[in-house]
Amino acid sequence: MQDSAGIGMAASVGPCAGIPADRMDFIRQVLDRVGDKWSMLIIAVLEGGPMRYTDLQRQIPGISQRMLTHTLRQLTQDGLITRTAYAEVPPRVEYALAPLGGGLNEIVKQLIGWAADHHDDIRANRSRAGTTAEPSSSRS
Amino acid sequence: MQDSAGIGMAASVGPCAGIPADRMDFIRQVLDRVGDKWSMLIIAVLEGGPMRYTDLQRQIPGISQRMLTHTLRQLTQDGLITRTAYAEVPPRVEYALAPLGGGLNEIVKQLIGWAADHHDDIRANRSRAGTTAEPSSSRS
DNA sequence: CTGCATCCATAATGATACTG
DNA sequence: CAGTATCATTATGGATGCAG
Repeated sequence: MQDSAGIGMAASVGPCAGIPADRMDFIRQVLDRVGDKWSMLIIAVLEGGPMRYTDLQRQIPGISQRMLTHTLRQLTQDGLITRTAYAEVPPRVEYALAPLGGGLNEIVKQLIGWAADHHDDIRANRSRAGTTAEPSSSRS
Repeated sequence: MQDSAGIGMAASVGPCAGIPADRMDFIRQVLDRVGDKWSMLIIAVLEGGPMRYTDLQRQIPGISQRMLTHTLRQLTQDGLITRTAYAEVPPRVEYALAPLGGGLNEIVKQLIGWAADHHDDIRANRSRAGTTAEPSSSRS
């Protein structure tokens, strides 16, 4: 169901509080896909070029074969990455960024850049852990 | 992990393949924080201005109180958003973007923009569900 | 080598009822 | 209104075995 007309309507949203329901709709859909721990990580790792299954497993410490396989299949189905299987012995399978995933990678790179700039701040803030802004009263 | 087949190319994982371990380190840390479904969504929703607890719950369909509370607390601890509690009756608590979260919001907005442009493509690709790229003749 | 299937343990999350 | 507490469901990780 193409909501291209709906996007046009939602595009003119002002600075009012809240996001139109239709916009919230596909935001949710996208975050459901790439909003997990592994998807963006795989996208980021694949920026360096095509990679084999075991290479990815080695590049991403902590990921289980279950999740690696699952996430790779999901990203492939979504057209974000390509899976190229060579009928050889031993089998060789290479995963690479698809054009669509390349576009997403641009966003991911910015996220990583932002992380590099502010992860210190985040860690510092997290140490305070409990600092609640108080408006006027002294007790909350 | 023996590269006995002697394919050769995969073994020499040099500079092109992947991300340095130290960089991978904080990428993981950041994605562990904002890489979940709800964090970025809350950041995006908060762009419109300060919001109360129930407003957020209303703006984000499908989120449970548990996750809303948990994510809000986490974002607050990380310094991405601010929590302002007014000692009134009835109680009123407003959440707003902190400067740090505002910077992240810029990334999130781009992600949303990307989503708006390509969510159709993703859905189309997902429908195919099984299209495996075939080795285009010349490789290796 | 590249996966997939399964059992099990542990988180993460959702749903509901309840409290200050 | 703004949360907390508890339970049920799901997601994920770990290990193992198996198949193409």
